[in-house]
Amino acid sequence: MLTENTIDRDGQQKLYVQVYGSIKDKIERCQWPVSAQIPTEDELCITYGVSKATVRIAISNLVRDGYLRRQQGKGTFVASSMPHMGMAMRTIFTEDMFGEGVKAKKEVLVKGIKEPPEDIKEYLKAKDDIFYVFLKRLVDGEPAYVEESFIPLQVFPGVASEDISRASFYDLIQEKAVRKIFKVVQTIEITMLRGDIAAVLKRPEGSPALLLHRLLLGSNEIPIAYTRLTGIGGKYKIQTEFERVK
Amino acid sequence: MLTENTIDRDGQQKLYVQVYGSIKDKIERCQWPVSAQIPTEDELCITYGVSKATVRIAISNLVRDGYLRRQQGKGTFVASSMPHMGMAMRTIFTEDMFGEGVKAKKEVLVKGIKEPPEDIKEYLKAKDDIFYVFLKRLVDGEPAYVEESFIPLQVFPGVASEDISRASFYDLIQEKAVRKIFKVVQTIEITMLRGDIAAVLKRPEGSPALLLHRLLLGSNEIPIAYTRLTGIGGKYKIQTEFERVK
DNA sequence: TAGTGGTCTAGACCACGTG
DNA sequence: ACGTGGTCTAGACCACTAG
Repeated sequence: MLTENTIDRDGQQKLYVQVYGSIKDKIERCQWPVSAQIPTEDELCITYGVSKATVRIAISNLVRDGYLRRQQGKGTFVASSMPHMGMAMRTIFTEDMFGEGVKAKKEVLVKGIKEPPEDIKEYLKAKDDIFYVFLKRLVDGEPAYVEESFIPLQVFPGVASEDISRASFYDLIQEKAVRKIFKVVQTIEITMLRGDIAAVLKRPEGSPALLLHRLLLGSNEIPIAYTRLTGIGGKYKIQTEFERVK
Repeated sequence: MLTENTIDRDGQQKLYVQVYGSIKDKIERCQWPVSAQIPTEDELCITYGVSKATVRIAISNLVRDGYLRRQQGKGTFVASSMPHMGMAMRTIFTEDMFGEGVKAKKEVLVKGIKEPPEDIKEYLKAKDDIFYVFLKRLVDGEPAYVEESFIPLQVFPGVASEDISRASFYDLIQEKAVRKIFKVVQTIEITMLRGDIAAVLKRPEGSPALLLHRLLLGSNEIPIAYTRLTGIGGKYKIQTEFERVK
């Protein structure tokens, strides 16, 4: 299909799908190079002979799929990187035990202001006080994993008076913190159990464990909080569901 | 805030945000119970005194956030389960090596029709032939992980003639298979290396490894393909990025 | 101040699911 | 045939960004 600005009105294809395809085509052929500004919405209306609402649906879908980036008052731009394995999906990351342990319980072990390790200080780019929570999660009475969270008081002044063992840290932040979460970067790897954590989990030091880092970021990539989760091998599993959103 | 159907037109709050909040409120107070049909879009227009476009933005956002479910020709319904850690985000799951190995290369070891293990047969619910691919990925010449994929010929008849080593399996399916991917369920855990895989990865049998299962589903939860990825501990990391989509 | 994307209206007609 | 959500129009005005 050639890149034409013609819209087939008698055809079966929806108008906004045709506009979507035409714009996507131009991007993929680099007719509109990366980070270039594309024509304004009003111009596109004239080009394709459709109304603004139609153009906006097409553009919204292109933004959702990672092809474009919108900036109010400035314009619409070709997004920097093509979404490789990227998908606009509703994501559910659950931390679930093997075998669906029912009597799961969180138990806070340490809580308060603490000077964090250097690497975490780096991640959080925070100069002021950082709140620290260290908790373990029990399943059927057996320790299953430990969770360490670091959150600058600046972004969540009231954190000290929250019941952390009940809600998930994510929900708590989303509901009560100053900043909202816009991005999550999560890394999973295998490590050897650190001595102090091994003791809490009642496992020999150095036995293999699942280590999950999670950095929560606000708009403009500003760090909000950091969570580190260590689960013992064999018993612990992380399940993530991605569901396409319309 | 009480559940009222009043919209503040002089206020700062956008109309569709107010409508969003009011509906969300009704759902959370179980005034509209789970799986109940909510008023039609036209009715909501009258209730709130706004236009259809405004109501549709509010409802679209509620669908995106997992509160509602739309069915053309039937109506709009309260979604069955509240999204706990669910977010409508653009998701990028990358399989990245520790240290960003540049000279990464995929190498296909086995390829063809194969009778799959019972558990995978179960997942795929497929009665006919299943295509099997077994490949290893090298980073800087060293084996880093192996990947086993199972895909029924029914959903991807042309799979045998594709260059699997180049593209990702996900992209290939999305582009050329009969069915499109609508949902991904992914599980990560620690296991001991199986003998045959240990040999390929040049590691002792039984050493700890990262095991990632990934089930790709189409619309109506129909299984499309199954991928299993085994990476060695210490060297291998899985990074996932979640970015909120507007 | 000019130009952009963002919101909103008051309609119209279409496509789909059910009786 | 009817009611539902889905698409589409041709405007208007607002909010943000930049010169």
